[in-house]
Amino acid sequence: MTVTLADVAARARVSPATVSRVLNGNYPVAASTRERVLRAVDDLDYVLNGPASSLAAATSDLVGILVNDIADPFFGIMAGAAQTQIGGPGDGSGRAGGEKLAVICNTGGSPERELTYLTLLQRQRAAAVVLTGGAVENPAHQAAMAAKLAKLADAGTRIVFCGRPPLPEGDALVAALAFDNRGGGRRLTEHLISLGHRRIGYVAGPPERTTTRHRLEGHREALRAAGLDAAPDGGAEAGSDSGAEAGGGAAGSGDQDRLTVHGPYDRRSGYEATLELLRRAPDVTAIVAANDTVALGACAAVRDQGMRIPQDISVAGFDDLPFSVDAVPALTTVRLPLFEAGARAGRLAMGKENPPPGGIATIAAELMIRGSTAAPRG
Amino acid sequence: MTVTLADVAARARVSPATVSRVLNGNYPVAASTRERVLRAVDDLDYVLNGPASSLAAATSDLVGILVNDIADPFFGIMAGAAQTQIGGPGDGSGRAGGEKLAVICNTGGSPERELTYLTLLQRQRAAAVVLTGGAVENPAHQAAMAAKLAKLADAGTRIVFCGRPPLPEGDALVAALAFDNRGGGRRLTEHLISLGHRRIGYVAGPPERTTTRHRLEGHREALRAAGLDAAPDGGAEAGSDSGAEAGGGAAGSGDQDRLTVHGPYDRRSGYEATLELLRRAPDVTAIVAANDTVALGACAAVRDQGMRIPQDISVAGFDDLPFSVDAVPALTTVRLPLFEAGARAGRLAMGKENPPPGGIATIAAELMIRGSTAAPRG
DNA sequence: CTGTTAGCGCATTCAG
DNA sequence: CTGAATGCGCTAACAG
Repeated sequence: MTVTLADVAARARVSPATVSRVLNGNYPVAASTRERVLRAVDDLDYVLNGPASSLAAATSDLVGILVNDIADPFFGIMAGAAQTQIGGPGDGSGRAGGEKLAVICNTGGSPERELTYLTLLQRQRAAAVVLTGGAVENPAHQAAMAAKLAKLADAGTRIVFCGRPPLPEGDALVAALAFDNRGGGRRLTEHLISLGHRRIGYVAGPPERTTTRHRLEGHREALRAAGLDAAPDGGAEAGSDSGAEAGGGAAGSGDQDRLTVHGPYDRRSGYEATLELLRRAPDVTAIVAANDTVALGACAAVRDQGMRIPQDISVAGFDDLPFSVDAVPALTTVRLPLFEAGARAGRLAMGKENPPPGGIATIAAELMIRGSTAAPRG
Repeated sequence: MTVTLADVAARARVSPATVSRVLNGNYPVAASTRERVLRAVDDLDYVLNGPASSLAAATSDLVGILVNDIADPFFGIMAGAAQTQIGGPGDGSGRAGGEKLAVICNTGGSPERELTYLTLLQRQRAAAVVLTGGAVENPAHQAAMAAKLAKLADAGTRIVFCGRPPLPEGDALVAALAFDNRGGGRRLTEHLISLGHRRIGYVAGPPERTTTRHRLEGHREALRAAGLDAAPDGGAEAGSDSGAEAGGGAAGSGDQDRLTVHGPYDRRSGYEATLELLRRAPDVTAIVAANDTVALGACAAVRDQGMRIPQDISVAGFDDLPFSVDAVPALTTVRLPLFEAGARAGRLAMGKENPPPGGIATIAAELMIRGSTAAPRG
């Protein structure tokens, strides 16, 4: 019923081995023979059997791209960019040549699912795996990840991190593209301070995430450098509506804890966390959000409280997603070159580009000053 | 070096077949035996060889989800939702049980890449394929797609459409979830007309796309019903900056053509097409955009021209993406239940849900009236 | 309920 | 440059 390589061989009057050779193109074959074989392939409408091929070759043409939340353009942009480098432009025939199958796996931010997908990819003998976005900083999970990745690398799977710092015990087997979240966070807060803000609220992402921690650390570095981390009062711990907890970051003084609310990286969380923040500290003049999506929620909350942006309160985001420039007022944020980073990760996964020296490259984050931040009143 | 099923069998003192049976769980096995096997699996840290398994079983656990643009939340939400139904929640062990590998393939809206991905999926003997979003209405491509899908279905791959109408010559082999784009478009324009608008511009998506055509048809239906499709002048054909062409829709009168500008489904296109529209017809009092992303660009253009929304011009979108409610003013749009549709498509792909009667279900679109539309001045 | 036996379709040694 | 033979690791009949 289904046409096999042998059928093609018969029709082209060559051996199966020869057909295999022209299809894989990594072996000398006479031009005339190749011609004949390709014609037979088209005539018969032959499609290679991937599993059989992978079984024999002990490797597949699958490349996995893990993301935390594919509904978030932050990940969509990186994943899409990576795919452009992996899937190949196609030859316009739809016949599928040597290109790999770049597939996106949505972990939903769950450590378990992350591990499960890695196992699934290991099972498929994936050629490479790209891990995007922040990692969960849980010792048990980190150990499990390290073990799993080691096994994958061992089986010949190339490992690339994109927008994620390398594992603490990370070996040189992986290439890592890390965003300068700390530097970006610092410069953003420095900008607010230079504008004259002294009480700055922070709507952070979920705890136990590298991205969350680094951005928050940058924020606090800036505060400390400006001498704004003193604790006028001994603010008590408190949780936001979304079940988050006050930041327990290394640098947090009591007051800073009070000015920090954690929550998921989504709009709703930004909204609720901001209300909580305004309740706790009605005198904040600026709010820094974990990312642009959260910032949008923060803006809505600020407005619903009857305050104007930036006249009454400045709001800033992070990432510079496409919609951020269209917010009203346009969002001050930190631009991350998501597309470029994703594309580079894709190339690294394909072995089309050499890993950075030391295996890790830091991607610069650029401050984008726009209308949502201004000097405080008075 | 790499541990195989036979190794597990030896350690568990059973036959390879038995191990296979407990792993696949679709065959009776004594509890004690299963226990022993599972322990051996864990002890040996065994991971099934996917290709070998797929080869022997003549089917894989891969499910492909095709999207036009994964950086667009419209697709991200559907794809993510589908994956929740396919990937399985995991058993918390990261061991990967019977779950499928749901993978997202980003076609970038290119017909060639769509076909290529389908071939790649066919090569992998995918268990199912979910095609999301609008289709390209090009006869040659449609024929190629029909042929390819027929072959896939023939090989046992389940085909599901999500947010895309079934192919003209579509057989009953596929289940289709189609959005009511036409009805949504009609109600949206009816809403504007009821507000008193008479000159309504339309920033359409790319031509040759079902989604584009259906939404535009709905728009024109509403105009016609209100007697607004007359052609006061014989507007000449004209293209937008983004290389788009004036709508050649079936119902387009000369004037309507002049009030319609096509372009890609992105923010920039919305911006430029709107400028073009305002140049062509400075007297429009409302602009309907192909989707929310385009609407955001339209809003920016309107503002950059010194006009206010909705006082000077009303703007409406389509899809009701998460950010739309946060636009200022909040965007009037048509809500599509993207998550629910994606999840249902995922279930259909898994065979966990029965196909709708006739194989095709229409998903209702709900008008969301918000601040960006109001009665025209005067 | 469990073991035995055959391939699944292809990539690769080796010869020629 | 090409053909013949071998086995990748697993599942699916069959028996028992």
